[in-house]
Amino acid sequence: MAPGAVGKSEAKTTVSPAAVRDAALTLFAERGYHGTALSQIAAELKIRTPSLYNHMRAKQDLLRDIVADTTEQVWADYEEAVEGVDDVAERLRNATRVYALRHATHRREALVVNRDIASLEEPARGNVLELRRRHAQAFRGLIEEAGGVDRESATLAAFGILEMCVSIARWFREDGPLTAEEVAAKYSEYALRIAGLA
Amino acid sequence: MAPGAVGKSEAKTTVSPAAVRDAALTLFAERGYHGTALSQIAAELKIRTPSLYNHMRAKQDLLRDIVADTTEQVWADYEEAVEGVDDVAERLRNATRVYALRHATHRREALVVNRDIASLEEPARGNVLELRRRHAQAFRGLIEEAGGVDRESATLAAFGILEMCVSIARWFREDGPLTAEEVAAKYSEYALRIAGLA
DNA sequence: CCTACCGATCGGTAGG
DNA sequence: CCTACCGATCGGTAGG
Repeated sequence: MAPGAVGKSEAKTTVSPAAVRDAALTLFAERGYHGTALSQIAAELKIRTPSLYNHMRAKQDLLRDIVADTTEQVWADYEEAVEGVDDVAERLRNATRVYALRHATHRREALVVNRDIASLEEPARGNVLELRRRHAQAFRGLIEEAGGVDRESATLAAFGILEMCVSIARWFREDGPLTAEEVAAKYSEYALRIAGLA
Repeated sequence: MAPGAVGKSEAKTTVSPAAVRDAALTLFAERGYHGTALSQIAAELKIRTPSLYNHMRAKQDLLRDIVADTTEQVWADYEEAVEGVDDVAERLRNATRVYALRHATHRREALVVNRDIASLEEPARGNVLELRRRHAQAFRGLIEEAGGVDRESATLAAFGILEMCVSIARWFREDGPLTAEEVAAKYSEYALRIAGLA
């Protein structure tokens, strides 16, 4: 490499794997996985489509990483939220609060997870569904244990609470009248009411 | 037409516009609009792709009809549910009940409306969003009028209630432990709790 | 209802 | 990071 021979080799690395993933996240959230072309992701980053392959392996991998990471973080949030909390109503409040909070602070991720799971190939899809099932079961367990509603209703209440939180990703705005924390506090209060504890 | 000359002309009309729409509805609900190819709809009906055009004009028209009709029916449900009901809590209960009920009895339509609205072209998209906004505003109005929560929370509660109902389309099973009517009754009870009326 | 076919675009590769 | 290019598939049309 002769010094100063080619100026081109110096102005590089404007794009990174993280930047590709972020652009994909924005577009998948807006138009869905199948509604987004790699050419659109490339255009967002101001490069040509084939150049994307310096930062990723396949379009499907982008979806898999987004969905798998998000689902794992949701479960980690849950475990941390209930850890060491004795009162079961308080565990339910905390678990709902962090779930609601994540849907306000990570709107794009939530939209993709809830919209494009069908576009995810196996085995990733199975793994994600299993982890989601575990999360929903944990909620149902909390509601049952709290004893505010009968056993049949606990499943119904769990779904209602979880999906109500998911919906936050659809309407929450950072510049809106309420902060993410305020919305999360309200919704965890709604959760207690649905579970017959308030 | 000589009698008995060609047997072919008798065994026709197995496929109709309604059949095409129904097949599209099932596949759009499963894989999304962009995730569904016309060739898959044709295969479902056991015909070739070009034959679809005897029963429709374009793929986009299938989506528009499904989404527009469903949204109009949701609004009609709402108007009928509150008509002539004096007590505002009872209006909220009825409005929630019919909304929840529709999401249990018309799962495919609900999934498509809530997932593929971004794939809908103008002006249909704008019309649908306007009607949905009117429906959400009406709910917020009921909650405000009922006076169980402060004005700020009414918007939050309205979103929570509506999206909780929408979620029914994602988990309800006809052969499950509860009927559509039972689920709708439960969820309209949750709505009153969220609105601070129970 | 079909076969034959259209231009456009898709995700991805070769080879620098 | 690019140009050039690949086979496959898309929605849709022509013409019976």
